[in-house]
Amino acid sequence: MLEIRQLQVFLAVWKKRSFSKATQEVNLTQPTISGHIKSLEDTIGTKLFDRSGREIIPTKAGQILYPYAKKIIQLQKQAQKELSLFQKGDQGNLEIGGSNIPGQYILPDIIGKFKKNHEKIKVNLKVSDTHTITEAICIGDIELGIVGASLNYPELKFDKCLDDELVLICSNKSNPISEEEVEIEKLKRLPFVVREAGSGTRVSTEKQLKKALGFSFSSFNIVAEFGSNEAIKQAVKAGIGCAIVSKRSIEDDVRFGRLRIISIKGVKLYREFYLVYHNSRTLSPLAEAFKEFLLKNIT
Amino acid sequence: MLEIRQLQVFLAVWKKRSFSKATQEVNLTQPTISGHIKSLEDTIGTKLFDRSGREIIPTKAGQILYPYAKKIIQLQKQAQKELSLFQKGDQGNLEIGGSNIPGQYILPDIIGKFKKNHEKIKVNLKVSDTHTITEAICIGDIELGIVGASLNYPELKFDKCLDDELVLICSNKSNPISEEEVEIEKLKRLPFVVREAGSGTRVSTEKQLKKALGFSFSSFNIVAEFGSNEAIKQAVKAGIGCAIVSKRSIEDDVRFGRLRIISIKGVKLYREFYLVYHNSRTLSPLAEAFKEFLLKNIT
DNA sequence: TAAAAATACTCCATAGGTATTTTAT
DNA sequence: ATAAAATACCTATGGAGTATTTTTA
Repeated sequence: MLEIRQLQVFLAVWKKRSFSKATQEVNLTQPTISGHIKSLEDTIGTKLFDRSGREIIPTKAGQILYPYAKKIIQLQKQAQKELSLFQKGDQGNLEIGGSNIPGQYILPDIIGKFKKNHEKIKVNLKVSDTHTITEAICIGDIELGIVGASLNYPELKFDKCLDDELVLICSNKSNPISEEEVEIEKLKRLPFVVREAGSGTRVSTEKQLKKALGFSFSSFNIVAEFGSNEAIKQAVKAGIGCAIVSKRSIEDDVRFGRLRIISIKGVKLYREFYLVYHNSRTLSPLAEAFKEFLLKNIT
Repeated sequence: MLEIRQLQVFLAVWKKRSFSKATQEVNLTQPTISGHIKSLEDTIGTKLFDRSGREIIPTKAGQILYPYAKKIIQLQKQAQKELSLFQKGDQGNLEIGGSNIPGQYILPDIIGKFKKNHEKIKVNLKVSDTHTITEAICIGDIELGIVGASLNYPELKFDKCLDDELVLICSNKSNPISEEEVEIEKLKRLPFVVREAGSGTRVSTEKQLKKALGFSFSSFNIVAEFGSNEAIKQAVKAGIGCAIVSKRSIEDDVRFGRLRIISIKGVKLYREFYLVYHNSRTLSPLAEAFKEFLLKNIT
């Protein structure tokens, strides 16, 4: 077997055309150099250098070996370098995902900040529903995700990572509510735009409503069901009705006066988001770094 | 340092997705496999495989390492293979040389026979004067040579390898000699075509003549001096005169009746050829094989 | 419970060293 | 005579083994 160390010594001798000078290149003593060359020559079966006194000249066999040795050592170095960069987490691909709210309103911001400290990385953010993201982690397509529900996957870990307030919104122009605060009972009479049945957001919102109010959408006046949070926002802006949505998703719209938040008297609704990852697979250093960053910088 | 053995083990585990099955690939025991992977992981600083019970899954770091490992091992194998082929002497370049007579009339034949046993080799035959060939061996341009004189190079070895008979020739048609055999004294009166002064062949022929006859070209009737043996042959065929040349160089011409050999009464002239090579450099196995072959098959 | 990986340990080969001899200029 | 390579010999690291324990499906 041609050993890495021996090839390194071989290259050092090749470069210096001297056993004793090769010493400096590889930090070994001269007899050790002799030994390595000898054992290389033994495994190969021919002399690699002709040494008659001062003159060290590669033989034909040495000339054949040289390009291979060079390439092997170069690859070995490169592998170590790439691994160590990867290790430090400042290189590579960060493959993560988010369900709709986190994917659209939370992660983009955090990723932006994270990239300032990790300029050379490439980020791949998958945005889909909680179930799809969760599956992607199982398969190994992505390493981390933030999703809206903790599902029952034994091989995954769901860490609660932030609360999101759910708020009642209506259009700023034409809307069925004049006051800043409504009574719980009045909710039942308001026209509502909601997510489609079966969506994760719909399910968790209903759960929160039932917990906080004792009743849910089934008692509401539902005028439309839409397939995305953005669609709902557009509908509300158009005055079709009210909605209960993530506060994070309407911050800009409130600031610019396009939507209005109405308090529900005596009630605050929250929903939780979860950081998901595989519980037995090692996170790449980059993903690990992102996870730490996220937990520190999430608000 | 990434060791070759460790990379081999890494590839085996990668392929089999199992530590215990990797056993078959590399002929090591399972704990040894564990150990190698562990020490690889230690030098790199990350896990290369996630192992949770039965499932062995490469980590990101493992995926980074894989192509490098593959390439390194492949190169290492290839190097060994090429060296071993080279070693057997049935692959590679044979770089040899010959001075004019051996280069033109002796070596081509021997090379032809040698190639029958070594089909894959490439032969590079340099034909030039003795001095140039000798220099080429010193420099390392060629490994072996056959030349017409033993020069005083301390770093070279000149082994006498064959005798060549020098014969008197004349044209078969028009020629100044009618008999099959001439008296020594008659030589002085014959018209002679000779090699140019200073040529190795001229020098050694003169030496042989003086030794055998007591006199040399200076006593002859020289009608022309030509720069090559072939030119001399053409001149003789054209009836310009006689010549003394290597018997080997005119065998075909005699067989086909274009030239005639005349004996010189009571005298046989010989000249010697030498196998030259560097005395401290290792001959490539191919050159070594050729040298052996040549010494056995030369006649 | 069974199969696979990890651990503990023992042993030996060999990489590495120092001291010395040989070789060649 | 000197500088460099080879040799001899010692030490210790670590690679390879066996036996055993731990882990997980």
